Amino acid sequence: MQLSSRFSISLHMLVAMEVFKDEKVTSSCLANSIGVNPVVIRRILSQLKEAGIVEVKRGSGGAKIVKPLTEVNLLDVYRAVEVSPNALLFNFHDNPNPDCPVGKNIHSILDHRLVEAQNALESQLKDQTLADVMTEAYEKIN
Amino acid sequence: MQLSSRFSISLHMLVAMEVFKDEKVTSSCLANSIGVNPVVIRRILSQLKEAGIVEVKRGSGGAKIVKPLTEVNLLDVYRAVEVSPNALLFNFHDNPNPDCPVGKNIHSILDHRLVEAQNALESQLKDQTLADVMTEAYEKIN
DNA sequence: ACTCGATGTAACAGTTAAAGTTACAATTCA
DNA sequence: TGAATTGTAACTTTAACTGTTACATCGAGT
Repeated sequence: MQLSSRFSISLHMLVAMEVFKDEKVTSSCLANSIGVNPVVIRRILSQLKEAGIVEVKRGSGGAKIVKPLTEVNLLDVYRAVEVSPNALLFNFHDNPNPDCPVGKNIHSILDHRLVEAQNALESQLKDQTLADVMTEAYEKIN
Repeated sequence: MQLSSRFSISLHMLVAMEVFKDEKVTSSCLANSIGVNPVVIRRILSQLKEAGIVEVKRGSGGAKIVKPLTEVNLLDVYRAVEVSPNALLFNFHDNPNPDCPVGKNIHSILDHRLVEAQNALESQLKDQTLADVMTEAYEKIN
């Protein structure tokens, strides 16, 4: 099972917002670059806004990044749109049998292991900032 | 978005198979400990069997682990039931616009970053073996 | 004040994958 | 042979993502 495409879409959005920061970046223009419906873009913009990463102007339109690129890492984006803080990456079966010695203890045996794996993923995301991504983006684009 | 519960179910199954290895461990008895339908168990057993981790006896019934516990790590299990080798954890949007400078380059900018994050998760899983899990399981159960 | 272009969101449909369930042929062994 | 079990197909249910339409609301310029 795969995670959603919201994370890659978000990063694409942020790169485009930065590359085209001197123009008005609307949800339609992002949708055009990304190849999805503008409403999908607006929904994700709303999550990134919630996280304090972007600002969207109503009426006249346009979205832009409002935090310094060095201060936004990929974990911030991931948490805004994919797995929120305190949420678990791995689903755990709901009804282990408390009358079975294994069922009774399975959470205490596994929970921390699943969390550690999740932490490994998240730490790696935390080490990459939007500034890093933009540096590479400008190299590739030019 | 969360991954499926197949991973936690698989680990629960393997712990139970080991704890009850002197008895006949059928899909119904696993289903009873885990709290899911026996067919769900058989489907997962079939994936673990495919991966060479377990053997299931037809007719008379019963499943058991066939590899040394020190030689099965959590990544083996994860790959058997959740994200197969070569598959990507993060979904990537299908149609970035090749006529947009960002859309044209987004894969080369992001792909390796997503893979690195996935690798971090998988490396961490690789460091834990079933033997480790069983050591803790016996501690907790007794 | 009006209008135009854009956002925010609700509502619903389509799609996909997981998980539940039933059913039954095939298998093993007493 | 018969009972228990596996393997698997088929279908249903559920949940989440994604696509789409629609429309109220907003902001800025005329």
